[in-house]
Amino acid sequence: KLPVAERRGIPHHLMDFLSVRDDTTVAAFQQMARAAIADIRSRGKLPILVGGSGLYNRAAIDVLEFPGTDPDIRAALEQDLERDGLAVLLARLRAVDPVSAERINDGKRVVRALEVHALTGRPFSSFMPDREYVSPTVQIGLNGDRAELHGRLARRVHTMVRDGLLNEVESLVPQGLREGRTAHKALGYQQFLRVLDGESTVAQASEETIVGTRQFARRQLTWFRADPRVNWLDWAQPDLGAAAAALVASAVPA
RNA sequence: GGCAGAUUACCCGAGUGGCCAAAGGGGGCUGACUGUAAAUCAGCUGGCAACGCCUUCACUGGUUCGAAUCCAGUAUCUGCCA
Repeated sequence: KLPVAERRGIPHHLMDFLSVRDDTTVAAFQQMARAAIADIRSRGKLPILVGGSGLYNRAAIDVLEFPGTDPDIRAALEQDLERDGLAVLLARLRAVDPVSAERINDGKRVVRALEVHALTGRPFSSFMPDREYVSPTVQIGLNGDRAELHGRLARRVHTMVRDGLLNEVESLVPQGLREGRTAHKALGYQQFLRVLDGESTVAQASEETIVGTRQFARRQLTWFRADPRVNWLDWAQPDLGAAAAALVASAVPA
């Protein structure tokens, strides 16, 4: 997170409004993000989304409809998965939704697809619309030399550790960090929680966080590279700010 | 100085005569992704003009139809004795 002091008075939305105990879902984020965007627009301002979560990003700006969820159905399916294995669940899915069964090879996704079918009576695949903007959006992706990226990520983690990541994690435990379903799996939290448990060391957790961050960065690249709407800029180019501003200006009516 | 052991692909680590370009893991690369997404999952990973060919298992030489695997010497590392 950008420190408040460096935000130059620009309001940042949807930050520091959840506790580590709370779970988040894309569907909830979608509502909150769109509400924030509408609010900013209503004041005649330009909303800027910053972040690297592909699905969350699309949920905010694309036509994405999330069929509901049911904790009981899901819990039952998760039990089935554990007991019967992926192949059996995939076979069950194939019977009701061959399209999804063909695409999915992942335990969590079969569970979700079966859940949606049980809940709505419709195949999960029928909820997949074409990609479409909710409103005109300029997407800008930053990329650069891979070796330098790796160096930067390592330095970033070392800085976080130096600035007290372990203490932060420790202070969040009493606030329910271990109870939530989402926050405790975040990069850094996940690894440093194990230090508190005596199962890891600061050095080891740092290294694992660096590796995890590197792998995450690669997945971000994979996600956004698949979206032809993304305009890629090299972070090293000298006129970076101007180039980004030009992209925005070309799409925003004067 | 003496004795014992180790040396495998980017890293760790199996493999002790043919089924070995060499298990497995890590890392890396590529991809997937619609209510856990900083999550979850899949494929590839010696080289190449690639259903085959070439170069690898510290180095040199030897045994054998055939060696990462056996023998000898050399180098480096480790343990015990001094």
